Amino acid sequence: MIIQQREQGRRTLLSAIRRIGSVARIDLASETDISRATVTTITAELLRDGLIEEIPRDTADGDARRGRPRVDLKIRGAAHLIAGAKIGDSTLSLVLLDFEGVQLAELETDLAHQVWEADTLADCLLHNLQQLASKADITYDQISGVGVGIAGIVDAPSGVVYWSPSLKERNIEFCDILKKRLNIPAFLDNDANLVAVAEQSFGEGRDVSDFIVVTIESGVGMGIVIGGKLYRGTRGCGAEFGHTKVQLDGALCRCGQRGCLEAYVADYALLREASVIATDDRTTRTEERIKQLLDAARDGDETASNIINRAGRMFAMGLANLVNIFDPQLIILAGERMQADHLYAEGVLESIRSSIVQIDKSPPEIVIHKWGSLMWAKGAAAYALAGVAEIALLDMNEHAE
Amino acid sequence: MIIQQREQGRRTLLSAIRRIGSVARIDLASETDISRATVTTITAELLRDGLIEEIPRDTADGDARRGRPRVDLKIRGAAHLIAGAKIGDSTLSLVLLDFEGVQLAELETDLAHQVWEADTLADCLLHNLQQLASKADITYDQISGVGVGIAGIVDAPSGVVYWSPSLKERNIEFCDILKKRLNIPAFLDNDANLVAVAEQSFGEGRDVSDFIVVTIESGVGMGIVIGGKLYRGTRGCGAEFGHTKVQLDGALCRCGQRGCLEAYVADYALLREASVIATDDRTTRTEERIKQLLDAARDGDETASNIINRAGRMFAMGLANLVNIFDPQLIILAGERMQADHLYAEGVLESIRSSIVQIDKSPPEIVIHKWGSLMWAKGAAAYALAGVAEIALLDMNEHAE
DNA sequence: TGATTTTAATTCGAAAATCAAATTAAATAA
DNA sequence: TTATTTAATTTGATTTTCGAATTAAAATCA
Repeated sequence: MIIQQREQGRRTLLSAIRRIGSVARIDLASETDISRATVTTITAELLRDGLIEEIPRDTADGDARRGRPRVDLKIRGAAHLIAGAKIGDSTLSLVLLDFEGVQLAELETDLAHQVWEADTLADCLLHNLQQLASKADITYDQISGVGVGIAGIVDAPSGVVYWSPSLKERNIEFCDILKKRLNIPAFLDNDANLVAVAEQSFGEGRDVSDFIVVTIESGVGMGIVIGGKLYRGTRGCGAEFGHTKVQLDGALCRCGQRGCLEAYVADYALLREASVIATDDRTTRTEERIKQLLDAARDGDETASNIINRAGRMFAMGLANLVNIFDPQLIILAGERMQADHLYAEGVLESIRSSIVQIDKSPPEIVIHKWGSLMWAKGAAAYALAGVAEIALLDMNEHAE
Repeated sequence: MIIQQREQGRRTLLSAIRRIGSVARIDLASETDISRATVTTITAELLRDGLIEEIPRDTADGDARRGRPRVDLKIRGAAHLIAGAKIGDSTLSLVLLDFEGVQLAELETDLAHQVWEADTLADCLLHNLQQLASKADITYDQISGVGVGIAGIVDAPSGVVYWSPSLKERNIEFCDILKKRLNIPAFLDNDANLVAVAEQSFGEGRDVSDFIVVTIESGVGMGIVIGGKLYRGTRGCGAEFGHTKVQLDGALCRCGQRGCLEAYVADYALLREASVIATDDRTTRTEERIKQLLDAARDGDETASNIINRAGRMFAMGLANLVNIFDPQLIILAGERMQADHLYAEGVLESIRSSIVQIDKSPPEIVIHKWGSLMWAKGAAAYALAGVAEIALLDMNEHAE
């Protein structure tokens, strides 16, 4: 019942160590404004519980300073194993990280279905997590927690999936199902949010407190980080960038509404228009058709250029609106597919800059960050990692001696 | 140098008392999870410093409970006097509040200019604050702080006005100028942000942690509250709802860009279109012309209806985008002018609801909150009030005995 | 090589803050 | 008037943090 005040200090120090990477006690003290005495006390507890470890002095260092040498502390990777999963259209991506965030194993498999019963999907996930474990030479029950990213509308705090292209039913308490089936702590969120977590943990957002991540996959997703925290909206359906309207009574979107950004920039939107071009062969598969369209545009085909350009301008408009509303420090355009290249072209970025409210201060930075499909899974793992760290800290209150 | 931990408790209790209004110590304890012993200790300090006061038992109460009666605590209004000012196009609105938020006096005067030198404006403000003081039978130096709201792009933390329709120059450190000239703590912010503060303190946002306020004056403004805190963006130019784009290469806006929401819904935008109607008399003044346009639309004039309807649909589109991005609990459409009525019509609200991402959960509430011009000033005062309370709490650390 | 200097980390005693339990205060009910 | 009930305060113990003193571990100097 007693509120452990010590908890505060432990949290501050553990996250400072994670943020800095490897740091001596005396620097921790100045960094966190906690006295050296208390830093010693608290880090001793964290060491005892195995959450951090001392780094053996680097003998061959040239720093030749007088006095007692600093002893660096870092997160102890072996403290916990964390898995992350991204449930995609047709593939399942998995990674295994240690408590330090180091990747120990990865796994990518084709999925049997695109749309699943919740229970079956949980079974599939369990099976592949076990595969992942054996690939990393550990047993499944050594995994302390798993993060799962799924497309759709997810209320992370309650673990409810209101809708997902991967699930047959709506309004599923999918996180509960996962926890029961997987038998370990599970953390579920929208996949775009997890990209934001990935960028915050491993990517471009490491030292930025307010940023926005935009992802382009089959749809357009967004994650918002405000004050160093993921902002999820109150019902779990915020950050629906792809369904912001860029044209009154505009093009028809998959969601049934008109004028959504997605209805101008997504694959299916481009192909809908491409179908009027004579050379477009509607029997080839999506990716190939997109490639042909882009090639045609690059080769100067007017109609193709027109299609691509409009997509770019719509995208720029939507993004400029985000800037005008949020005024973030940084915008990360993240993606794994080359298809998004035309949206990340310099002309588009310039168009964004010219559409935001102008003041005598440099505009937000826009960076393009390309990565493979595993980044989604790594974001999921990073999300779980935070959850597991939280559990570990709370545990320390219980068995304090 | 010692970090006073007590400060945390004082802050928690003071804000709990402010939030609840009048509350017994035992309820404070359960509300804040601070023990009864500590509540007694801390409230004794707050009483000693005059920030709160005990409410004399209501003798004629029918609550006839056994036992020692509760003694309610409340904020002590007399602790501080706070002024708030809104610098408008042509008028200056001032209010004087006590520390409890009770209004003691108000003042509204015509301004000599629309566009000012910063120093002259500060002089004008000083003069009128002195008038306000005398109106309330107090001396100017009894005022503990003043909040000032100004239209334009303001970076509140630094006190810099990047641009304002009320100031001749750009990039003015206006808050510093105010502090020096007024000789009391001054707090400056964008006027739309202060409406958000007003709603949070006195209005519809009192018990809501995530909401958006949209205001329509001559331009379109917005304030964002996330997690109970005003979100200002990183450079101070976020929340520029009026300059979000609703049409690619659309109507020309005052800001020089095209397709801004403001260019469709502001007075000048409506009149630009109205000028093509035969009956429109361009020599009459703005307000009268707007009224005639709205009347014509109501009487079935097709062109007039068309103008008004488009404005409403654009407004709905912009607002739906806000919902899709933020997913707030509540949207407050705030305004003092009847002119905005057509934008707050049921048809427009319905259009918003149908343009947001649909899930099996009720959509965010939209409320319309009309108020007089003083609400702006009250918001400014509420902002200053928080600042003064903060100063008072920090002071307690200094002269602790 | 051994003493000195320098810097980091730890230990120790004091001060501060919080809490549970005991006590006191102030009312109603019997 | 006395017992009962509930709120608020006081008390003593515990926890937590800190500054200062001490110890530890290195480089430098004599």
